[in-house]
Amino acid sequence: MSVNSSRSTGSDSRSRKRNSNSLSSIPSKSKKNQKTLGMAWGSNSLSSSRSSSFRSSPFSDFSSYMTEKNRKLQCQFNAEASSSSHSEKGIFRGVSIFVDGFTIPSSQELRGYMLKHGGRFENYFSRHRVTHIICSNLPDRVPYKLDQLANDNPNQPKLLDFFAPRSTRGIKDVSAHFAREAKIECERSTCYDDQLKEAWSNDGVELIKVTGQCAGKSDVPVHENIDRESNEESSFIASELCQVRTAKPDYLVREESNCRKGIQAILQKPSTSAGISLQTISESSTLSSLGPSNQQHSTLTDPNFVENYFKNSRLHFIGTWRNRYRKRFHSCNGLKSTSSNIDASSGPQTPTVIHVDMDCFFVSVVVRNHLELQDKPVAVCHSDNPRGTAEISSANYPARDYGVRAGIFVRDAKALCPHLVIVPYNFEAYEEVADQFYNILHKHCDKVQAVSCDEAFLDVTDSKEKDPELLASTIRKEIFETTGCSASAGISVNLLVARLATRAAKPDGQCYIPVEKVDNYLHELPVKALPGIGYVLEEKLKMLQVKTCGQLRMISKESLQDEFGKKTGDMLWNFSRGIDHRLVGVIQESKSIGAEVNWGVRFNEMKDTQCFLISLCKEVSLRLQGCGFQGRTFTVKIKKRKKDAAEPAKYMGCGDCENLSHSITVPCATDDADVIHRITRQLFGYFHLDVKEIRGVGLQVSKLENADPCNQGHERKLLRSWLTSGSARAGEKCQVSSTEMLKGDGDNVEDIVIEEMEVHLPVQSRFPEGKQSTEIQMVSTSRPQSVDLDVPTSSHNSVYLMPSSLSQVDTDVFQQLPEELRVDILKQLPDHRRPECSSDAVLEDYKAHQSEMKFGEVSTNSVGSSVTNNLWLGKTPQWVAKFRVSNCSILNFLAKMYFQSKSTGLLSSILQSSISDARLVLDISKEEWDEAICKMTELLKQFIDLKIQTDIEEIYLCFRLLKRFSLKSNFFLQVYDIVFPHLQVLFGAK
DNA sequence: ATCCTCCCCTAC
DNA sequence: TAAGGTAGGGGAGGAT
Ligand SMILES: Nc1ccn([C@H]2C[C@H](O)[C@@H](COP(=O)(O)OP(=O)(O)OP(=O)(O)O)O2)c(=O)n1
Ligand SMILES: [Mg+2]
Ligand SMILES: [Mg+2]
Repeated sequence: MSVNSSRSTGSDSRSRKRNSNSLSSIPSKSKKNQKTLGMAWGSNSLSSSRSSSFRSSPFSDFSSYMTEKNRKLQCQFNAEASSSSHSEKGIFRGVSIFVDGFTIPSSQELRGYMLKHGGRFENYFSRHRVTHIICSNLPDRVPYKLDQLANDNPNQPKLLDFFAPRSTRGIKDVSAHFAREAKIECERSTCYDDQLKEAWSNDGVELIKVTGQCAGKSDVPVHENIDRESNEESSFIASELCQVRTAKPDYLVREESNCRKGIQAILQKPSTSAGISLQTISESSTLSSLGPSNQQHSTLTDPNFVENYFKNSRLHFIGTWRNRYRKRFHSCNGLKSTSSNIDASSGPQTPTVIHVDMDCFFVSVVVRNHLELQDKPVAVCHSDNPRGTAEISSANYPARDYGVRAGIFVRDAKALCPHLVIVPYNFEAYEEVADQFYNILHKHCDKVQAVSCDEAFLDVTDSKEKDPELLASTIRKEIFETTGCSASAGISVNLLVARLATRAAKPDGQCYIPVEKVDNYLHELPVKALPGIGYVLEEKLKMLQVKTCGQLRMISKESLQDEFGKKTGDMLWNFSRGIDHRLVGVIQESKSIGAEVNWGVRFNEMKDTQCFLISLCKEVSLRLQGCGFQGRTFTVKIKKRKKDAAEPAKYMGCGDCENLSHSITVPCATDDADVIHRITRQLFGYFHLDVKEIRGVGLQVSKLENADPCNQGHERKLLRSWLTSGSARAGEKCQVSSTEMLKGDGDNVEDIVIEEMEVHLPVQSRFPEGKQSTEIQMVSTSRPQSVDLDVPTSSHNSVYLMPSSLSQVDTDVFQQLPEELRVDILKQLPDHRRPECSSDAVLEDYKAHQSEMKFGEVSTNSVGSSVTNNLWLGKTPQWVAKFRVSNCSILNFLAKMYFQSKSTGLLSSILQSSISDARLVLDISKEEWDEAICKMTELLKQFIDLKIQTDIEEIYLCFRLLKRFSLKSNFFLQVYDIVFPHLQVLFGAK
């Protein structure tokens, strides 16, 4: 292949600026073989100017390197320890800890404690130096069993033996274990919660609860021996507590003081009698009051589900990383973007882009402290259950040789590779490495485009360093030295090819694809390898007999655009040729902020959803506030179990779902959790779902505005200016389509025409329970061809157009009847029952036909109320359009009637006489005018008060109405000033 | 043409 | 047991 791909950072043959070390160059290794540590070090030391103490002599083998490294780390530790004040007693004197894997507090914090209180901290395990191992999980297949549990297998050495002098150990060749850094014999894997359980329930081991109360609660931890009687349950509780204790994910709180919540088990070497304070976790302690709960992971059982879930979600971690980066590297990026590289100053320079990506990021970060795992297949996962459905987050390259990939179930991974070692997540460490990674990138380049926590583009077109390959290897070396994790780099003329080059370079390599080789490189490349082509596009292309980029090039741009749409077609055409016009640039402002949960979501009743929705709204509100944004458009997304979907394959997963969404746009941006909750509740109602079917819920906010404090006063102005602005868009107008059900000339009962109009969704879904609506009859003296409703489709149900003689039919009942039955009913009704008939007469007539109509009983109240409360607008109408409309929309409706001068109803007469134009026209008195204003204001207040409880959208409609009126008069501006306090409550405006 | 809503797709 | 999120791009179809 014509691609220049150099696998080792040191193998670059170009002259080196910084260091012409005398070391012989390291031979490149084949992609399949993992580099050895010695080699990694050797290539590292090549150009390192910092690690001067080691530069002179590369280490012949791993152990001498480790010895030296440990010595150096200890020197650093001692230096720090002696420089830090010793005002505190050395309570950790004699204690030397090794932190294994993810812990709370983090290993760095524990290091701090040790430093401060006279203890020692070991970066690498040594049974000679380490007195305490601190870990969340005991490794699986530790070749030692705890004393009390050893009965079942007398041949297995006891855990105590692990620390005991070699002579007392009842196992041969134990030294082999320690030769491998005393790491676990990894026959299977290293992450077993139940092993931890066993360990904790055992009294040969002491547990330390690092309570770390913040400032307030004092108690110095108490030391006891663990209760011999303590059973598995209590230790299990402890383990649960460990999980739920911290409020935020630790990668979010690492900057907070070192007083922190969270407990941690410390596995103590029993022979050591350190002056260390321990607290027993026993049944008698408060912990047991929690009781054993075996279902901490569904929305039904855990009131803190959202919080706990996000704390443990890897996808949440990588999904939210971008916003944390925005904050941390706020000012680190140079000026805007890169259009500068096409300006005249530097001439028509070919752009150069470097793409850097950490190798198997999550695995590398955990494995760097377990070097003996380096060449073993390792994956990061929550669970090691060989039948489990936990997902693999990242797999190292040896594991990938077995087919283990990110995203597959752990059971499949174990089937592919039974020896796969599973290591737990360490989000804090990922965060830290990502920071170091970006610090290095920003140091070497001022045009950095962050892609993710382990990946970025650099525009090095104008870089001082003229050799991009050398720059890339310098950066990679520095990344490895700083983080202990390797990165790969791709170098080419644009983002697309640079990214492809990185893939070719992995692992731990770099690859330059010069512009003239792009064509050739892409020709055989499968289309799926192009970023932007995923599963669906790949399948669609497969149908067109396209598998490689070369084949994709055979299709004309026009055909691609026809098939996939304009932009997607362009993308396919360009990418298959290695063309990419995107520029390296800083991340733009966010356009939306949201949170969703599609795992463990189970509800039985409506009330089960309340707490969950509130948590979600709070979460979103906090994120908005955290970014300094407020939003106007709110979208609720629901995953609803598909009709015949089987149980999800994944434990607590969402399975096969329909995705539904609804949105509302409000006039005033908000970040207030309460307001968002009201909006969300309303949106939630739109779906009108059986909550048992819900498998996922999300809330997204868009139309973001800056939440500057100075905007608060502005808000009112905005609203007011919105109200007064002349460029009003008409309110949501609903063109009504009609479906003829019966034909006729309108005079004969036999020929009655009933038209069902505008039915996009079943009525049920339009009117979720509790939504306030009123039946409306819109009357006219001639038969309308269509009815315009100034009401959004979500605020009214089907419209029935009928002769006024039928106007008493209860539409809600009516529309549930089968069509033939409706026809029958209508045929049997007397014709032309005039609305000017008394309600009694109407009722009588109605009752007379009731049995034939086969309706349920209709009470006097029902019919009476229908006459008196509904807006009975016509005098002698012949045609009635009937439908239900949510209350506030009635105002809107009336407005229309008013402007069309078709209404003589009571409310509209108030409106009429209330409008100043009208006052002039009607020449009403000042008193009448004031009274009308009062009435109108009352009315609006009522609506608004009502809606504050339930219906945000309706308020918005009020505003649209107001706005439209305000075009005609200033009356509603006055009203606006009066009702503004209500709006403050509603929209959280200041 | 340009916007909006309700989706789907993609990447990490 | 297990933690299937997040945000941007874009298309279809309808309203303006
Ligand atoms: N489906 C996925 C994809 C990624 N990640 C996480 C774990 C990865 O370590 C990290 C970075 O993603 P990459 O695509 O860069 O994958 P790796 O860094 O693991 O491997 P590679 O060497 O291919 O970059 O994001 C994840 O949890 N789930
Ligand atoms: Mg990576
Ligand atoms: Mg990556």
